[in-house]
Amino acid sequence: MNYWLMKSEPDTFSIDDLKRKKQEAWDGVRNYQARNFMRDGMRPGDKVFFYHSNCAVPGIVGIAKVATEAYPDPSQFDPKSKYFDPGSTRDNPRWMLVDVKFVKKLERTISLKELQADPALDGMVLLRKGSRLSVQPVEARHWKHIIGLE
DNA sequence: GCCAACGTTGGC
DNA sequence: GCCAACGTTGGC
Repeated sequence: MNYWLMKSEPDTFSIDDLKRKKQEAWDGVRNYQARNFMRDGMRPGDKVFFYHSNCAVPGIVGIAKVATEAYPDPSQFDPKSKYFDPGSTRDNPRWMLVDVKFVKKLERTISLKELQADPALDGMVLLRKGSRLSVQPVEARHWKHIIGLE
């Protein structure tokens, strides 16, 4: 089993939204590296940190799990969607996604600030300078350490 | 709202 | 293939 971290802007889709909907297709990822992690790395049952970005207190707010194998992101074919990609075809879809299932909301937000200050988390992709990846792997040792912080 | 870092596009 | 211009991400 692998561990992951997925970013979402709470104004767009928050941990509370996932809690209410229980499961959600993680659409709109338009970065090849992030796509590759979903397509090639994720398997149903993998665990995911749900991260709030671009907000007052960015940080890890919950836990989810991968619910499906990767499949084509429907929004790429929808001309009305802001994620529409005219360069992608149904025969050869460019963008893939997985469904993500709610597991729990953390008792508290484990803030980016707190993660940055923790020497045990040195090397985390999230903490690398300039890192903008919205879907990224988490090492097992980092996962276990962060779980212990809640 | 600012801006640094990064990714993509397209002319050459 | 290079690289300038542009668009996006996301912390602050």
